[in-house]
Amino acid sequence: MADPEKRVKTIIRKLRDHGHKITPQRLAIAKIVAVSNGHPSVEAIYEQVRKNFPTMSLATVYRNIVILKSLGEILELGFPDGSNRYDGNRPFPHPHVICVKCGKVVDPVLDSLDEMKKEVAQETQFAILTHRLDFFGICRQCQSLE
Amino acid sequence: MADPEKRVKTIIRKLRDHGHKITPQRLAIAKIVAVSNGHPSVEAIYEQVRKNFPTMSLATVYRNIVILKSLGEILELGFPDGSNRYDGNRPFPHPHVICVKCGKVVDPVLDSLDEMKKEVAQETQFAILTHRLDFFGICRQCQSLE
DNA sequence: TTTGCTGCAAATAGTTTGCAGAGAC
DNA sequence: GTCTCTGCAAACTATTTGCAGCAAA
Repeated sequence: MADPEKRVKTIIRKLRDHGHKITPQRLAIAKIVAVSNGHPSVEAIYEQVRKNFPTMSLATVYRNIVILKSLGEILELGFPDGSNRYDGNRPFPHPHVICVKCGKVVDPVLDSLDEMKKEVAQETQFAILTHRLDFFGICRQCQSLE
Repeated sequence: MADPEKRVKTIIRKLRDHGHKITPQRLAIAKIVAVSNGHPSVEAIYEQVRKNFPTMSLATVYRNIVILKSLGEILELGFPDGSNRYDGNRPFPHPHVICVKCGKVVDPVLDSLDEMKKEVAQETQFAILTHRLDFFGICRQCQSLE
């Protein structure tokens, strides 16, 4: 995992550079997504920030996520069931392994993906811009609970 | 692409076997997703069926999609922007290449995916159940229009 | 004849937006 | 002091559900 401290600084700088003010709420959100422990959902971010800002509104979380996405500082993982999870620690496309029991999200190392991208570009004649790769399964802990 | 005729028959049989009645509307929907030309959205299926059934309701499309999903006869491709596309021709996980300009969806051939699955299972200790792989880019036609 | 199916309209859930006051710079 | 941000509530959109009549088997 990238150093969360550095990630926060990078995000703050990017925000400033683009004329966004650094409000306490925004800073709190930035800090949470920079760690991105467990790839939190909007709801999870909201609950987390509310510990320090009880009046925080969900709308504020959404608005800041929109900004962070537009700056490329957060990766949105939308799932077909409507749930969204966020990764502000590694805000670039990378594979995920998701436990369908407990919702845990793990980042595997997969070098062969770049090669695959080239293959696909060659075969389909598309100019590939980005990608999304998720594996769904059951994590070690949940397996032993069965 | 699998033979759409066969796919329709398979779907009809599966529906019957599970006690679902074969209504004209249901049959029409089955036929459309069995071809799945271009991986249609709910809206696209709706528009298509309405040509022959002008009183058709969107709710009916949704209800039948739910059934087809539960029978494993249709693959749902949900995207973060909220759009859903369906593939009733190859209703099992397979990679997709999506044009971000025109929305076209192509199925590339990618043998190396199975190998990758094993690698991930080994590395993360997850029992992998399924996966999802999408490449986003610009198709040949849209490239030449720029 | 018996169920399940359809169309309609209302309900729902997640996300976005308008507005007025608060706050960063 | 200016201009963006926030909190609230209302609006929106895609999907789901309750209900009464209709139709497949």
